[in-house]
Amino acid sequence: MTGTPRQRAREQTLADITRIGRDHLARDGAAALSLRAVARDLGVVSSAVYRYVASRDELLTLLVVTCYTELGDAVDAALADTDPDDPVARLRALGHAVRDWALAEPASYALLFGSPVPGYRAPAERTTGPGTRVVTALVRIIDEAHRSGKIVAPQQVPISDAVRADARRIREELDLTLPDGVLARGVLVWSALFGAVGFEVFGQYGVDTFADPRALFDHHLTVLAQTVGLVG
Amino acid sequence: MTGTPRQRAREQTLADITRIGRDHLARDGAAALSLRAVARDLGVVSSAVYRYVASRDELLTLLVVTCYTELGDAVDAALADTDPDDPVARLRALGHAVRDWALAEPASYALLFGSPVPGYRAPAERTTGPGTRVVTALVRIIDEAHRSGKIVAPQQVPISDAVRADARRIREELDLTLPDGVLARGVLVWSALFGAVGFEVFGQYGVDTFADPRALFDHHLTVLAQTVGLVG
DNA sequence: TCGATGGGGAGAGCGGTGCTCTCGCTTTGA
DNA sequence: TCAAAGCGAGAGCACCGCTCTCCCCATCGA
Repeated sequence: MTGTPRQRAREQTLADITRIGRDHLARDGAAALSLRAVARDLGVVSSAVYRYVASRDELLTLLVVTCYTELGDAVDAALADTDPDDPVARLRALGHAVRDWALAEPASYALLFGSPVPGYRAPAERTTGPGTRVVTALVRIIDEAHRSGKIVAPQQVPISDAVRADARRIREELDLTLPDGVLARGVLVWSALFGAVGFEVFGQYGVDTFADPRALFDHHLTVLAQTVGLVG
Repeated sequence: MTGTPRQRAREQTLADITRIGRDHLARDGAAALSLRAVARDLGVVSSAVYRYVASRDELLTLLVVTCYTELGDAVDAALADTDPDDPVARLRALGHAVRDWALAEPASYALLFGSPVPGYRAPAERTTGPGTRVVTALVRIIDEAHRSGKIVAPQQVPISDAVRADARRIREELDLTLPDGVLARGVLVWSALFGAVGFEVFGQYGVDTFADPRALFDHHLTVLAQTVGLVG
């Protein structure tokens, strides 16, 4: 209850627009998101919406931030329920949280991790923060496991100087202890995780190829934990 | 030079429409593909295009088939240049072929492996054939390696009965020799491969995170080859 | 208390979209 | 030769993003 009545009304309307946009996103997908349809549901003429949102792209940005935040919250909540000293369990919880959210909100997942919406470029200054929560959580799980000796050095593979330099920078920026090889494998685990989720959400497996996709994904998580050298 | 002049003209026009559609796809993305814009480039009024293509969705399907075929051809060409007895080299060639094609044709990659276009569902009877060429090639590489003893049994992880049943069916359908565990890991390698490519194409890594993405991808391929138990 | 300011909704309008329909012209094939 | 079929043009419908003007009225300073 802060600000003038007019300010509060404005915030309320903006929240309504975001909520209705979220509904339309879930129903029709990001590329079909229509400011005019949002205005109709809001009970207002289309030009009125432009008092609150500069353009369709800005509404998309609002939704991107909302979705990243929701996914990040879902992952954090899942991790809060796990044993802090069991990195494998935490990795599994993170993976299933991402998958569960993606299957519950496929259009939102598509907005964040699918094809870019034509003509729309998410502004980095507003989306990188909430957009990096999952990968940050993932890398922290691996790093904490490494600090407490729960990572066995994986089989050595050649790593180029460029990748080593990137790894060094990432290690410093995020204050990590992971050696280059584990960090590089962590990036693989990250993209593999979203690759598996994306295949399922986007229907790449086909309709009846796997009877229990969750079990398949769970298997993948086990293998990915091995890949990065995690032990119970 | 078969058929009546009218038939040949029709085929030519249809080919022109597909070509122009492909250009627009590369420039603006699938969701922005416009039949009217294609008609303009074709030098014809929009309704005339409907003599050749029933709807925008059918044009999308034409493009999906074209793109799958192109990707499949690219993979086949890359594999033709490798030693048939070196499964690791073949896996790497397949991976780089997919990545190279995806980076060269990001919008086409997005059409095939990104978010579904709103309101559009690819008809399975026309797209599953060309759409399964890559995964078929991948699984054949692994199976041939297994037949010639170039796969070491990976560390055992629990596999659910449902996944084992699916593995058995896939093994029979594709006439494979792979045990359940290797087949399941092959599926992981498949989705991980496209996950890594998708992250790069869709900009999930951020702009300056990795100076040499190809080197990172190459590292991933090495690890993925290990994951499935491939040895030199 | 009065009046200027400015927020905000309504409406018209522009150029774009997918798609349908009708109207003619032309090619085809019996 | 002549009906049938193919095909392009054009008008039209309902939708889209976005801009502009008009006008009401809540807000705020004098």
